[in-house]
Parts: sequence; C-alpha cells; structure tokens
Amino acid sequence: MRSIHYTRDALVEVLRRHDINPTHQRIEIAYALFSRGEHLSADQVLAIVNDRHSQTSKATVYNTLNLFLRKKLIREVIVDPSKVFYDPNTIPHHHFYNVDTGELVDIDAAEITISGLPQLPEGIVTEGVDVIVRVRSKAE
Amino acid sequence: MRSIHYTRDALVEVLRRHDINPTHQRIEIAYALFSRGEHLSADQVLAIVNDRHSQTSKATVYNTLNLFLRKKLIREVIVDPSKVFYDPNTIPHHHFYNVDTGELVDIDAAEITISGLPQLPEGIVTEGVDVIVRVRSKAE
DNA sequence: ACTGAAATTAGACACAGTCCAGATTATGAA
DNA sequence: TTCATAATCTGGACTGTGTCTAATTTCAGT
Ligand SMILES: [Mn+2]
Ligand SMILES: [Mn+2]
Ligand SMILES: [Zn+2]
Ligand SMILES: [Zn+2]
Repeated sequence: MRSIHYTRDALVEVLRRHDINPTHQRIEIAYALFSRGEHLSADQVLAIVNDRHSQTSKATVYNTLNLFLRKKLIREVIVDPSKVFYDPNTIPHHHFYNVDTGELVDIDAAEITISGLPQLPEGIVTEGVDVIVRVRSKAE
Repeated sequence: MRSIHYTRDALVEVLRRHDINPTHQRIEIAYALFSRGEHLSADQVLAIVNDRHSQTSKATVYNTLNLFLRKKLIREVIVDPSKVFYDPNTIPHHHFYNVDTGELVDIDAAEITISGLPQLPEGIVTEGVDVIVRVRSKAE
C-alpha cells in the first residue's frame, strides 16, 4: 500500500470498482488519501484538496468521505475524542496512537494474535476488532 | 464493581482517597457513575444528576469528569465519533461495542491475551491497550 | 442543444465540549 | 460569630466537528 504510486487515472479505476462515480472532487479526495497513505482528518483532507487553487466545499469533503466509507474504499479510526481519522488502508490492521503527538501508526493484524475473547451472545455478529495501543513520548 | 452498593458516604471516602475535595456536585456525579456501574456520556451524567431537582451546570459536569479522569478515578472510552463515554471501572478491561444500539459491555482484560505486538521505538512508552470488538445485531 | 438525475455548494444549523468573568460556597483565623 | 480568602460553581458566550438544506452546477443520455 505504502509503495504503490497512485496516479489519478489509477484511482478512477479504483473508484469505479467500488461503484463510485469518479467526479473531479472525488478523485482529488481519493488522491489526497491514497497518494500519501496517511491517516487524515476531514479537516486535513479539505486543506490538502484546496491547497493549490481548486475548490472543493466542506460539505463535499464530508459527503465523499462518508461515501467512501459506505463503499468500503476507506475505513475510519476512532481514537481521538475530537475528530475522526480516515484510513486508506482497508487491510485488517491495528494502531499505535501517540497521545502526545497525535501520530497514528499501523500495526499489521497478521503480526498479532488475540485469544480468549468471550463468546458472542446469540444474534450478535462481529463487525471488526480494533486494537489501539496508546503510547506517549517518554518522560512524564 | 458491579455488586458494590455505593453510598454517598462511601463515595466521599473514595473521592478523598483520590485527592478530590468532595463537594455536593462531585458526590452526585460520582454517585451517578458508580451506583450504576455503567458507561455514561457527559450528557447522560448531566441528565441523571439533574433528574429530580438539584442544579448542576454543564460546565461543572465537564470540569468534574475531567478532574475524575486526571485523578484516575474513572477512565474514558472512545468508540463513538460523536461523544466520549466515561467508565467507572478502572480495572484494565476491554469492550464490546454494539454499533447498532450503542451498547457498551466490558470484557475482563484477564480473560484475553494479545501477543505479537511490535516493539516500541526508543523513547516511547505504552500508556494502555484498548481492544474494541465492534458488533452488530445480526441481520444486515 | 435539451432534459432529468446526480453531484456540488454556501451557509445555516446541531451539538459536544471549552472558556470566562462574576456569583456562591467553604475554610479557618481572629 | 465575623471577616477574608481560596476553591468551586455558574450562565452563557464561544469553538470546532460534522450535518442538513435549498439552490446551483455538472453530467449522461437523447
Ligand atoms: Mn475495498
Ligand atoms: Mn483509582
Ligand atoms: Zn491505519
Ligand atoms: Zn468499561
């Protein structure tokens, strides 16, 4: 994921494969996320996309991020009480979260094993398991 | 935790042991959390505390919850992008989170084992590990 | 071109949470 | 008691994220 060089043309195909009509704004938003491969807040996406000159509204950024989520093109990471992070990496993985710096780093799910999870009650089904390792820069 | 019958007098002692001056409002807020042993949002705490007649302001509820957090009398659970939940259970544990109902259920940390977590970089120290099992009521 | 559907937009709005300056309450010395 | 002082609480303004809406723009198909 980190190594792929996403072109806008390649992203148009990715969007199509996820049943998303590839408009200008959607391509730019996808490009912001996938070309960097970073966890970004909606605010950051808005800033990146409007950095040069273009013109994408806040409403469209939110609409598009929620559309991408619904279509499972990206996932959300909930670690900060004040904002959601959007993650272009949809391969199952977990996170280090540095509560001092706000830095968010992936942990491959294949590396770790979780055992002993209690049985789910009848009629309940697992959606996913999130492991968040909260870390601090040493020195309290 | 679930079985203890907290009286307000007992809570005064708990507050004192955590270096918290036990005021009326703080006792009521602690009572809301500990007598129920449930995960509550600030909004829910405000509603409970003001249910009968008393008068505790929103500012005080937030100030007090943050004070309780700082003194490690309670912990916060971040699973919902729109609000924080406050948890009177400070024994290490994890959570089931029903994304349909919003229900939050504890999982004893002693029951589960997580292995294979990568080494932390130099100068970084773990603050805690949160496991969130997101579940849905069956039928999509 | 013309038309309807899809997408985008500005700005109003909702709501969690913070901040502040003034009022209230607790503490405790005189 | 009385008074001074510090601690706490309060209403209400404010901030930041995220949603909603009605009007406009863009797009696809004819
Ligand atoms: Mn996908
Ligand atoms: Mn404690
Ligand atoms: Zn990630
Ligand atoms: Zn809990």
